[in-house]
Amino acid sequence: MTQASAQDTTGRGPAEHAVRDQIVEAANDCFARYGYQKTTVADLARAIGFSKAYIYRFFDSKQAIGEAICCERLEQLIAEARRAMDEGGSATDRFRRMFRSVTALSVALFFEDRKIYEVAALAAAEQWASARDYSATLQSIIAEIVKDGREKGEFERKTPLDETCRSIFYAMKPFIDPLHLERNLDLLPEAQNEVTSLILRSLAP
Amino acid sequence: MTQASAQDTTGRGPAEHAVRDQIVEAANDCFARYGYQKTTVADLARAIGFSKAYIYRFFDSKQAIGEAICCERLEQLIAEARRAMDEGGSATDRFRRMFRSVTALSVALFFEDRKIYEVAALAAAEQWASARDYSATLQSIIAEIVKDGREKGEFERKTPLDETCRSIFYAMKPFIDPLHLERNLDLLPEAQNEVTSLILRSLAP
DNA sequence: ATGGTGACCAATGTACAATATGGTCACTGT
DNA sequence: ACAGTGACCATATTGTACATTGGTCACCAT
Repeated sequence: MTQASAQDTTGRGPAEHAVRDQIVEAANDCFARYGYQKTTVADLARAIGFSKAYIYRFFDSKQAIGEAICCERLEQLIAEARRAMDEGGSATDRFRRMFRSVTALSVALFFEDRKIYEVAALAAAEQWASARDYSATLQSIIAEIVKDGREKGEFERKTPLDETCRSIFYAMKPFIDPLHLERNLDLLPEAQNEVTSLILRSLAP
Repeated sequence: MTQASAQDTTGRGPAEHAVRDQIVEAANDCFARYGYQKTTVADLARAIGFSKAYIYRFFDSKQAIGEAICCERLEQLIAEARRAMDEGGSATDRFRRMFRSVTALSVALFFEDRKIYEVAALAAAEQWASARDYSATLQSIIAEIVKDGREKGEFERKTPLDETCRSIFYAMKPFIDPLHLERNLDLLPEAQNEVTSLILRSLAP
């Protein structure tokens, strides 16, 4: 009975394996330095001292490797956002913190690790699984906050929960989707604050 | 005393001139058939039977011609949206109609005249004057509706008018900005309706 | 089974010369 | 002053021969 997690998108072969980690590490380095397009699978192979073919024992494709490092970063980002959010008291406050930190962290990635940001943008543009997961996670975080706010009586309760969450997500999109965000950098931070307020007004009981 | 309209972005030379119109007409044809990039200024010249140099008596650049035809379409689109909107009664209704028709017309352009849509997308991506005008006009339409709704007591009056309008505009962006819209086609029409409702909830008194 | 590879293929990308394109200007005719 | 143009230039853009790249497979070693 092999334990195969459902929809193991990042590759084949054993999920826990030293070489797998080496590949991811090398990919992090190379992608950050030369960009996703310009690093070849052969580069990664050379970096870890194995043959190119061996890499394909662990990953389905180069994109799968991209997904892996993309996932990693996005999960980090979400973890940090969660931390920021958990310092808030009211649901309103938690929403503000969550939204602000997600964009702030994305912008930071954009300026400090642009090559990696580009991988995320690519993932968003081509709808990689990592990007969909990211969206899904964000939506579930929104759901958490909205539920919390509703229970506390801070937010209205008439609109169906899932509709509320989806529409909030869409309204946030210009500031959380990498593709859109990089076109809206000049609007920050005012525009984001204003949209935040709009969303919160829409949640008022 | 020559009457020079402030910031005549579409070109030099006389604004009213038969040849100017011919150029625009030819550009409409060629851009729609072959696309903006693939039609050359020489093509346009040939189409109207004049030399290439003469075209530059009327337009500053090829882009200026693109702007002209882009403006034309966007103005048509706005005119139609206004018509749809004016069939509405309440401010809420007017907003709904306005928003829905703007995206519907944009989507129609996308499917029926894709090459022209691409010009609009290019204008948006490169922030041409025509794109900025379009945004500005939309925002002023939003302002009209919000003012109307406030006077009628349909909408809240606490939030500063310009902030309200800007934030509504940002929330609408995924469905009105050509660049974003074409990535969100699969979400229509539900997502748009949900965002519409969110915006209207945010406007509730 | 697990660990590992070189040789191979179709497709994509690169380098660079040849060509086409956006844009200007001095010029002619009225 | 208005109507119109051919010749010209610097910068794209294209065509194309060539090299890389993503990905597979049969195969060897343990």
